[in-house]
Amino acid sequence: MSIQGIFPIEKWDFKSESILADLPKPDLQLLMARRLEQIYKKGEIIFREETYATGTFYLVSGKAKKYKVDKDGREQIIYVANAGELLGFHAILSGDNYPDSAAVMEESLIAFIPREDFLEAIRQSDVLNRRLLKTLSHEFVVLTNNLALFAQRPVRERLALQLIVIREKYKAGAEPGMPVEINMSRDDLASLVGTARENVVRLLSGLREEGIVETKGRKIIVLDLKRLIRIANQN
Amino acid sequence: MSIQGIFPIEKWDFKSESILADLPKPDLQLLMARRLEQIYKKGEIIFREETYATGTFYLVSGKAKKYKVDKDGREQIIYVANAGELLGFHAILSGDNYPDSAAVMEESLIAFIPREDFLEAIRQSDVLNRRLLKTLSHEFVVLTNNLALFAQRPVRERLALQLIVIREKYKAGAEPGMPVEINMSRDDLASLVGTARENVVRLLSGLREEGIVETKGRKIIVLDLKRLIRIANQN
DNA sequence: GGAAAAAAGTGAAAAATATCAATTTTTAAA
DNA sequence: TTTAAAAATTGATATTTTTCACTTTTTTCC
Repeated sequence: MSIQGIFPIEKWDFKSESILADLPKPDLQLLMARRLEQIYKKGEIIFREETYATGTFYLVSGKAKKYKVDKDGREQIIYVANAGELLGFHAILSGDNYPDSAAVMEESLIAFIPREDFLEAIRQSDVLNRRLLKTLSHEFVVLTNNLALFAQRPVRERLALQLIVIREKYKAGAEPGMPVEINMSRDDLASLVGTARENVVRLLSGLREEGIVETKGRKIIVLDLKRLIRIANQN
Repeated sequence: MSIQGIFPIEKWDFKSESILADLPKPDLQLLMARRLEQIYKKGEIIFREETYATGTFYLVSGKAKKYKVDKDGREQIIYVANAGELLGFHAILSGDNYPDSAAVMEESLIAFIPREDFLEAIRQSDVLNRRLLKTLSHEFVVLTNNLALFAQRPVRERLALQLIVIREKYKAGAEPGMPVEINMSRDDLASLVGTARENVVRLLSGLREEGIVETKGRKIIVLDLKRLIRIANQN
């Protein structure tokens, strides 16, 4: 089941095309010359909120979450990044420290690009410049939508919406023809939706009883995307 | 009472320095050549969500709110813009339609800059380019903080925080030495905080009884900024 | 300055969400 | 495999927030 034409995914997810995809050779060369590739194990932290932004991270493969932890230790996931995405570059551009933390959700390969190389590449590359402007302005749109969502919509609606969005990210890794399995802990799902874990569990049970999703252990399979979209209030 | 050193306003408010301030003469000329200045009366709409982005709007004087209206007609204010700020340029950069609506909160003077002029100015001006990258990436930081705020913090905390932020915006227009009067309808305050109007009213009464704020009709004066900051959980 | 309209404020009740204290199931490690 | 640890689930209860119906106050505009 595809989402084309029945759900406005672009309103809710950052553009998945990488900022770096098909960058002119010399520009990419410059950017990648001194990169450092490393494997991160599930759960490992990539960078921590409030620390100095030493560089940006290119997610070659795997999945990572960007999140904030509040004073009470509650975690809020801002967004889940997939292979091909660039992490931690906002701080470099704005001159702030990292505004959020990032951690790997499954084993991932990540290339570190030093701050100076990134800044130099921007100076050199018009294409990269335009890409960044486009990416950032689109992110603004997505964040704006999410802000209104969190501020005003009930948890059930938010859960439905995030299931739709997150499912797209797990699609990438799935066998074609096989159902998409969302493999995310209830805790992560809860902090993505902005609620308590118990609440997510209960709402999922409800969706299961209605035949909208199926669960296999922690894995979630969406059986009826259209009804999920209706719950998300997106038609 | 100033906020310097006791509250991290930059985490919660878009940088107030204008994107256009001190732009090199030729760049500014290009941008402003075909501008159209108009006075908007209180409550007038500047642009509407989902419509084609014909240009960007420079707020010469006054105040405007950017907001979204959801399916149930509930309004969520994303942010309040002050004199000197540029509105509606994200859509032009991202290629989307306007992601939100904008309306004037008090009589304002606004210069309309056509889409093509804005795009041309970006092509020509490196300074404008850098400014936009910096502004957008900082906006990301602010939105991210707000997202976590809305998703996880109780209404009282959010109200305290928004009072602090919004007070800074009303400072600009206030007589030096005089207390800052926040002049915002309870409805707007509620949709800024993401709650029902009645809730705002009740919480304000509470703050009044504790001697933290004073109200004069609709106007709100902060008497004890430090305690407000403590409630906002920012120390 | 006074009447009408709009906005602000109050109280009670309903609904949504969070919290706490378990129990059961799943996963991972020896 | 077995078993210990971690994660998921459930139920009961407390807390927060919303909604509705209404009154009072403030603002607007003749």
